[in-house]
Amino acid sequence: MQNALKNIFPAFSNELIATIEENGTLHDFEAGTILMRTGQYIKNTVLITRGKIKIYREGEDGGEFLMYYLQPGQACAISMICTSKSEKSQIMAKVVEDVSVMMIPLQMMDKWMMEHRSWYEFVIETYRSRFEEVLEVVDNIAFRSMDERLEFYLKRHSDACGCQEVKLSHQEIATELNTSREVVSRLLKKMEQRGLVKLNRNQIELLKLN
Amino acid sequence: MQNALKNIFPAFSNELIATIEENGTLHDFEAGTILMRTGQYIKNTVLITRGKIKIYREGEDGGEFLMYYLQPGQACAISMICTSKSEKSQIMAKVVEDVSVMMIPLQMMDKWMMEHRSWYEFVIETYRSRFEEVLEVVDNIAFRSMDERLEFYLKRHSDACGCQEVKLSHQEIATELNTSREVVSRLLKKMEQRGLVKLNRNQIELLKLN
DNA sequence: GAACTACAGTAACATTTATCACAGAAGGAA
DNA sequence: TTCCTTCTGTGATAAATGTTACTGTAGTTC
Repeated sequence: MQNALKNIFPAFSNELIATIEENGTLHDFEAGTILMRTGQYIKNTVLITRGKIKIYREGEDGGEFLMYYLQPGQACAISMICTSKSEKSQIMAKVVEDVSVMMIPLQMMDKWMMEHRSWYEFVIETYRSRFEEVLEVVDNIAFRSMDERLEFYLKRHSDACGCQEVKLSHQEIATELNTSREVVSRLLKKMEQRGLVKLNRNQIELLKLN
Repeated sequence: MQNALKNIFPAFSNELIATIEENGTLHDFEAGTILMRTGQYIKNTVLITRGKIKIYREGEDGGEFLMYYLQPGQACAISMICTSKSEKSQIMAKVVEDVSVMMIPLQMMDKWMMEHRSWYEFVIETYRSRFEEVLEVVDNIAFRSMDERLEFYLKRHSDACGCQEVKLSHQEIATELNTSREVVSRLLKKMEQRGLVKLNRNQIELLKLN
C-alpha cells in the first residue's frame, strides 16, 4: 500500500506518505456517484488514487458545464481551497470511472503545509494547474465557436485516455458543453466530412485531430 | 507608511508588515499601463495599495475578456501562483485607475508562507476568492445570455465603486464583454425602456438594478 | 461658427446556435 | 421474429448575436 501511494504521488516525501497513511482514509466510489454538490460544505481534501472524477458547474436551469477531469495523482483544488475555512463548494464532482480516493481531514491541510515541503509544493502546483485549466475553459467559451470547442473537447478526451477513441454519445457530449444533441450531431457530421473523425454508435474515432 | 499598509491589510501581523516594508518596493503606475502580458514571466508578487487594476484574458484575434478587478487590499493571485516556479503569466493586467503597488520578490513568497501565519492565510484566501470569481465568470458566459451578462456587469461596477453611475462608453463595455458596441447599445436601450437604467453620454445611471 | 471627433441610435442583413419535429438504424429483451 | 429503447441524422424554423452601413448628436478645437 505504501508503495502504491508513493507510485501515484512520486513527489511526496516518505514521511509525508506515512503521515497520509496514518491520517487519511481510503474510500471507493462507483461511477455515477456524486461526491460533491454546489453549496455543500467540504470536510475533506481528496486525493485520487484510481479512476476518474468530473468537475463541473451546474446552472440554475439544471444545465451542466464541464470544467475538468481529475485523475490518479491529482487532488481536488476546490477541496483544498475551501477546507481552510470549511467553505461551501462552488462546484459539482461526479465519479465517471470507479474511483479510490484518499480523504484527508481538513485540519491536516494547514498542519502539513508547514511541516512537509513536498505537500506544500503539491498544493501550490494543484492550485496553479487548476487555475490555468479554468482559464483555458474561459478562453474557449469566450472566444471560440461551438465547432472549435467541440474539437478541443475531443482532443482533451483522447489526451486523457491516451487513445484515439472517444466512447460517448452525442447527448453526453452536448451536456458537457451545455448545448443540444442536434448541434453536436451536425457538427460531428461536418467533421466527418472533413475527414477529421469517423463516427460510430457511441464511439468517435479521431483521425486527423491532435 | 507602516500605518498605511496596516490600514490596507489589517489582517497582516505587525512583524509581517515590517518584513514587507523591508523587502518590498513601492511603485506607482498610471492608468493605461499594462503591468503584465500573456506569456510574460513573473518575478514579483503584487499587493495593491491604491487604484484599480483590470485582469483580463486576451484572445488570439485581439479580443479581450474581463476576469475581475483588483483593488486596494488585494493581491494578484496569478502572480502568487506563478512565482513559486517563475511560471509564465496566463493573463493580462492593465491599470484602469492610477495605482500604487508593493512588489515582493518571488523568493519571499515561500519563505513567508512558513514564517508568517497571516501571510499564509492571506494567500490561501486570495486563491479561494479569485478561483470563485473566475467560476462565476464561467457561469455567466456558459449559462447566461448577453442581456443578463450586461446587467451583471453593471451591477458589479456599481458595487465596486459604491455609486449608481457607471462612467464608461458602450464601446468600452462591449470590449470587456467581448461583443460589439451595437449589441451593447441595443441591450442598454431595452434596459432603459424597462426603466432599469438611464442613459447619458459616457455614463449610465442604474435605477432599479441592485 | 465651422470642422472635426468620439459617441450613440438604428435598420437591414448574415451567421450561429437553439428548438421542434420526425424518421431511420442499432442493439437488447421477450 | 417482434417489440422497445437508445442513439443518430436531418429539415424547418426561431431566436440571439454579429456585421455593415448610415445618421445624428455632443463636445472640442480651430
